[in-house]
This record gives sequence, C-alpha cells and structure tokens, in this order.
Amino acid sequence: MKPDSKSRKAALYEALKMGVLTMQLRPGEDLDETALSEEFSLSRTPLREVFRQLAGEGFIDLRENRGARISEMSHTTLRDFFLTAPMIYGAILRLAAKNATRDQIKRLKDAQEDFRRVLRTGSGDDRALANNRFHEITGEMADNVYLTPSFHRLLIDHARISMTFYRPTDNHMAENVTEAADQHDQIIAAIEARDEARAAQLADDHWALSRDQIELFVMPAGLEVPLGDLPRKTPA
Amino acid sequence: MKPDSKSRKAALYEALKMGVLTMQLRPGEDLDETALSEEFSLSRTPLREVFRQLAGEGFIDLRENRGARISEMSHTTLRDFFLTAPMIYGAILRLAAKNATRDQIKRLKDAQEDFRRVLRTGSGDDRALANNRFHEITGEMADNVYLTPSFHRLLIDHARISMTFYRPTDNHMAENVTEAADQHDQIIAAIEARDEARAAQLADDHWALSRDQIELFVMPAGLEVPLGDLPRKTPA
DNA sequence: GAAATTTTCTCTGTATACAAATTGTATTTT
DNA sequence: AAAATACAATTTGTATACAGAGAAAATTTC
Repeated sequence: MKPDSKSRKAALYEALKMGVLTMQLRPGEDLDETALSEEFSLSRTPLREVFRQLAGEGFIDLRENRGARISEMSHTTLRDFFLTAPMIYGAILRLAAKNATRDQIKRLKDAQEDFRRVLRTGSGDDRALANNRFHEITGEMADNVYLTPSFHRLLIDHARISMTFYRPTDNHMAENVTEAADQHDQIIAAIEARDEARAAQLADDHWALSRDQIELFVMPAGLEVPLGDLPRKTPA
Repeated sequence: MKPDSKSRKAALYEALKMGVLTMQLRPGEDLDETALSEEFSLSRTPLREVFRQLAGEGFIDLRENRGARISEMSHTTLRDFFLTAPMIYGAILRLAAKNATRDQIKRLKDAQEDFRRVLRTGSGDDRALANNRFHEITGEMADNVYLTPSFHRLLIDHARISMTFYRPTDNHMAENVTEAADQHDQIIAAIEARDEARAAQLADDHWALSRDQIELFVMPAGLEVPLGDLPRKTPA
C-alpha cells in the first residue's frame, strides 16, 4: 500500500483535523509549513491548499504573511458555545428526526456502539472522537446546507471543550458521561420514531448535561462538601 | 496605481464573490483556471488558494480532478432557506441588539442610506449587494463565531434568490421592496434601543416578507402551502 | 454504421525555484 | 545601557515547469 500524493494530502487533512479535535494541537499553536511538508512528504503547494480549506472549516486561522495557527479558544468561547449550541443542535436533531434515512440510522447506531465501547476501553482522545462522529452523523441526517457549517463549527469546540474539562478520575464526570451515552440512545430512539419534538427536547437535555459538567469543573469541589455528596443543579 | 500581487488576489476574490451574489456567475457554471489567471494576471497557485477559500465559504464547489463550479441552487434550496433563515437571523438580530457597538450602528445606518439610494437609482445588482452589506453588518454586530458561518451561507443564497425572483416591473414587488427598506429602519431602531425581543420579531417579519415575495412569483395565487411542512424525499 | 478500444489532447494536481515580507540579531547612536 | 537602525536569516507568497487524470477524438472491430 504505497500512498500516492492524493492519499498523502488526505492524510495530512485528517491528521490536522484529529489533532485539533483532540487538543494534541493546542489552540493558538503555530503550524510549520516546512516541517509538515516533510512529515507528510508533500510539497508546500498542496499543503497550503489544505490549510486554506481547514481555515474555511474553522479548524485553523490564516494570517497574511504570518503563517497558520490553530483556532483560538477565547474567554468568550464557552459562553457563546452554550448560548448557541442548544438552538443549532435542537434544529439539527429536529431535522434529523424528519429526514434520516434507514442507512444513516444504521450508521448512527454503529457509532453509538463504538462510543460505548470506547467509554470502557479507550483513551480520552478516542472518547472525544467517537462522540464527535456520533454527532457528525446527526448533522448528515439533518441535511440542511445552511445549518451544517455552524453545526460543524460547534462540533470542533465541543470536542475541544470536552478534552479540556474531562477528568476520568472524577467520579461525577464518569457518571455524566454514562448519562450522555444514555441520552445518545434516547436520541436514536426519537429519530427512529420520527419524533421531532422529542428529538429537540433531547438536544436541550444533552447540552444542559454538558454545561453542568463544565460547571462542575470550573467550581472547586473540595471547598464545600466532602467528595461524593456534591449537591449541584439537577440536570432536567 | 499598479496593483501588486496581493491586491490582484484580493481583486479576484472580490470579483468572484460579487459575481456569485449577483448571479452574473450562474449556479453550476464552470470556472476556468487558466482564463481567470490571465484575466487577473495571477498564476494558478494563488488562484487555486482563493478557490479553496471560496469553497469553504460556500460560494463555489470543488470537485476532485474536475475543476470548480459555482455552488448549485437545487430544488430543496428554497425550502431549506426559508426554514432556516428565520431562526438564524432571529438569533443574529437578537445578539446584534445586545452587542452592537456605536461604530457598527453608524455603519449600519450608512449601509441603509445606501440601500435606499440604490432602490431609486441603482440596478438589480446594486440593490442585492447593498442589501447584502446591510445584513453583513448585522452579522458582525452579533459577534458569534458559531452563528456566523451559517449566516453567511444564508446571505449568499439570499442575494441569489432575490436576484432570481425580483422583477422591477411588477408593482407588488416594488411595494415589497419599499416595505423591506422600512423594516430595515425598524431593525436599526430596535438595535439602537437594545430591544432584543423586538429585533427578533422583526427578523421574522422580514423573512415572512421575503417569502411572500417569492410565493408571489412562484405560486399562482391561491395555492398556499405552508413551507415548513413540505415533505422531503420519503425517508426509506 | 454502431460500439468499443486506443490515442490524443486538455485540464487538474504537485514540485521546485524564486521573490517578497517578516522576524530576529548585531551594530550603531545617544 | 537603552533605543534605533541596518543587516542577516527564516518564512511566506508566487510563478513556472512538469506529471497525472479525465475527456474528447480517432481508429479499429464487429
């Protein structure tokens, strides 16, 4: 299997994408054209085309005469994220319930199986990527060109935020992740039943859970109550 | 004023964008790399980078080994458009009312003045572009990275749909356009007053007007079908 | 004469070489 | 010694030449 130039280009594209999603490439980090072109045995010409595309998709930022860097996560990011995600994702799931094809539902179930498997055996990276794939498929199902670009932007930071705030040692977090997986199952059920309203409702719940998880992290737990009895807002 | 390579690249970018928005470049039309590179005195390398960027922004489509063409407007476009626009634009205007800076409000007023002027004196192209600029500024005001990409996608087809369905000879249309301009004024007022709810309401009104205008063109009077409930392909 | 195959041609993709710009360093000046 | 300037080195942007894929045309085969 000798990788020709086309597959090398695709490999670079995938590698950068994965790197961003898993935070192996940190926000704000510089990208070295020559280093990458050597690593992937590509000349700078196709490499720069990949950069341009990734920039269009929101993975990296391009500055005139000053190279590329990984998209930033500013202090306003979190707020904007949780402000926007419920709306977009609600719409996506509603449309997914309306438009999903049989094949897509099959693939969503597979992705969910994979997600559950990874929850037990995989690394944090694997978890974030499996979750990302699940949501990607719901985006496909919705099949709306106008929603897709924003949805993808959200998914990028969804993965990055999860990677930032997830601590597998924390018991509450482990529970939350299990609950997230359960919600995925409910989402699949709603889509399969073509229950748009329920799908939209589940979207809200799903993001509420995510938000709680972040708040859990941001607030120092040890200050108040002994571990294990942390009172927090009940996720509807 | 001898344009250096950088400005030539920017010129190409702008020209293609304008061409798409005004429908001088028709959906589905092929783009000839060599022809364009001669026209703008650019080699194919930077030209292809511009292509990649425009593809990311939804203006054109890139097919592997088969050149670039202007983004299509399929038969599902219209429905998806009017399904999505009210939501996104409602959110944009709501945020605009919340976050607009003094300078941005000033620029929005200027854009609106320009729009009114063009309504009297300008061509159809001018009208679409002026309207586009008005909406672009509201997008800036909202200042939300997650909404912006979808909003821009919507604005592309907003311009193209207007260009497609606008007939200056039609009396109803002329009235509608005047009403649209009035709505712009109300939008400015709502933003200036930081009235988020009103801004969101005006977004709805604005798109309802657009939809009426299209229906006037497409449907013989009396055959009214609510757009949101049109069935797509039967999901298997 | 129609279908299929081969050949030619055009267009897309990549590599390399060169030009321009930015950054970092050394020198000069106050 | 700090600031400013000039110079060198690195990095980004562009052009050209070449390689490869797809489409079109011409030839062959039935």
